Formats: sequence, structure tokens, C-alpha cells
Amino acid sequence: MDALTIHEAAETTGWTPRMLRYIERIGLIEPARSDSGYRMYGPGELQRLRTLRELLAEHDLGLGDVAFSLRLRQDGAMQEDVDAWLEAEPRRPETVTAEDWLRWEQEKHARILEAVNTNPKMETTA
Amino acid sequence: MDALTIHEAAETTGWTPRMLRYIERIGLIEPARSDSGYRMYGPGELQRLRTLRELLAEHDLGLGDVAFSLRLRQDGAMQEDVDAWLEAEPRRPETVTAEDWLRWEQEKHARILEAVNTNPKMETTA
DNA sequence: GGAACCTTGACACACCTTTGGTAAGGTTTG
DNA sequence: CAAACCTTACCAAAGGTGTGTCAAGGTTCC
Repeated sequence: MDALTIHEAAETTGWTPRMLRYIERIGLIEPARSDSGYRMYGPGELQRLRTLRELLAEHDLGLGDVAFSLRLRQDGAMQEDVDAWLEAEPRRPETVTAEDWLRWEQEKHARILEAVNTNPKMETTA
Repeated sequence: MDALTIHEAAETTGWTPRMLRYIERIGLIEPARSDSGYRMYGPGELQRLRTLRELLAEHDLGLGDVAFSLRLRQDGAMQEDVDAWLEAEPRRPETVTAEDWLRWEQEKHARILEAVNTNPKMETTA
């Protein structure tokens, strides 16, 4: 049985129980529940809670920022609309054609592929 | 001479002058300045201001949300870190390998390429 | 040269976010 | 069965956001 209650999880991740509930409420980490409704944090959730703290500290983000990123990722239409808006205007030193952009994107994928082949631990865990 | 002053721009876009300054301060639309420092809104900025209102209304976003998206797009390291964090855990019905993901991304690009070829007005404007 | 603009900066206010605390009540377990 | 957990639901305080307004001063233009 490797699942912790909310106080134990708070203890080992550095959050407060209050914040774990908040993080759940904004949709970032939703632990399983026991039969009687207790939150049960498994190893995956614990790891995620720790890396979340690093992420926030590293880039000076707030939980709301990450929640918004999640929303972006889940709502494809919104993502596209926002991207389309940002795509326009912002500082373009030279004219970029759609083909230029596609080539750039494809080169990016080549770079990712290389990273995947060099770094075998990039599988999505089961 | 097709550039409007801040009050005129406000008039035709539905924002207030106050908000146009705010939108500039958070980095979303930074109009050119006249010699004496007056903000000069060109047709591009005006269009962007209008579509910005639509974008916000359409998806119930705040200006801060769009500003954050801009920050994401400009700070590649942050973008990657956030994506990496979101990539983990969230509901994966079946195991997805890095190769699966790459294939999916490449098919997406094929779809985009098709769209580009069918729809010639997708050049980035000069 | 005065009216009607523009600039930045400040004060202000309503609302939302983030975080803490506390209260009323269910669960687990020695 | 009581201690020590858990739950949800509130109240609250500090800080951030979005917006208005005003002041002191520069610019444009008739």
C-alpha cells in the first residue's frame, strides 16, 4: 500500500495540506480517493508535486499560470486562437512565408527526434 | 498618413485610452511613437486591438492570460519545462511511446501543409 | 497663445487569487 | 470510544488585475 494521506503527502513534498487541496481544485493534481473520500497520493503524484515546486521556482510562475497552460493544452480551439493572435505582428525582422515556418517546424522535429534517440529515458511512463 | 492617436484608436477599437496604455505595458501591443512621444496606432495595431477583444470574449480570457501566453512563446526554456510537466500523468488511456507522439506530430504537419497548399492567403503579411 | 490634444505618474476602488484558519461532521484505529 | 486523522464549507487577509480619474507638464494647430 504505497499511497499517502494529505498530511503525509504535504510533509514529504513541502506543500501544506491546504495547498494540496487548492492544487487539486485548479485541476493540476487530482489524487485518487479512498472509499470514504480520503485523498490518496501515490508515488506519481508525489513526484509531480515536487517537480511542480521546482517548475514554479525555476521560472517564477504561479499555480494559476500552470493551470492556464493546462487549459490551453486541453482546449485546442483556444490554443489555436491565442496562437493565431500572437503569431501576427510581433517583431518580424524579415518576411516569413508559410513555407519558411513549416521548414523551421520540421527542423525542430528533427532535433526532437535526435534527442529521443540519444536519450532513451524519454518514454512516457506507464 | 494613416496612424491614429490614442483617443482615436480607442474610439475605433472599443477600448479606452487607459486600456490601450495598459495593453502596451503588459507587452501585447506596442505602437510606434511620434517624434514627440505620442503613440501612433497604424492599421495593423487597430486590427490587432479588435481581434484581441474578440479573442478575450470568445474564450473568456483576461489580458494577463494572453500576456502569459506571449511570455511562454518568448521563453523557450519555460515553454519546454511547463510542457514537460503537463506532459506527465494527465489521463493516458494507453501507453504512448515517444515514437507514437512524433508520428502524430508529423501527421499534424502533413495536415498543415495541406491547408497551406489549399489556402494561399496563409502568408505572413509584410 | 489658447484649446485640445498628448505624456507619465499617482491614488483609488472592485474584484479575483492565493493562502491560512476554523468549524461541523465522518473515518480509522489502538 | 476517544484520539487523530479526514472531509467540505466558510471567513479573512495580503497581494495582483483591470479600470477610472486626476495632476503636472509637453505638443499641435487654428
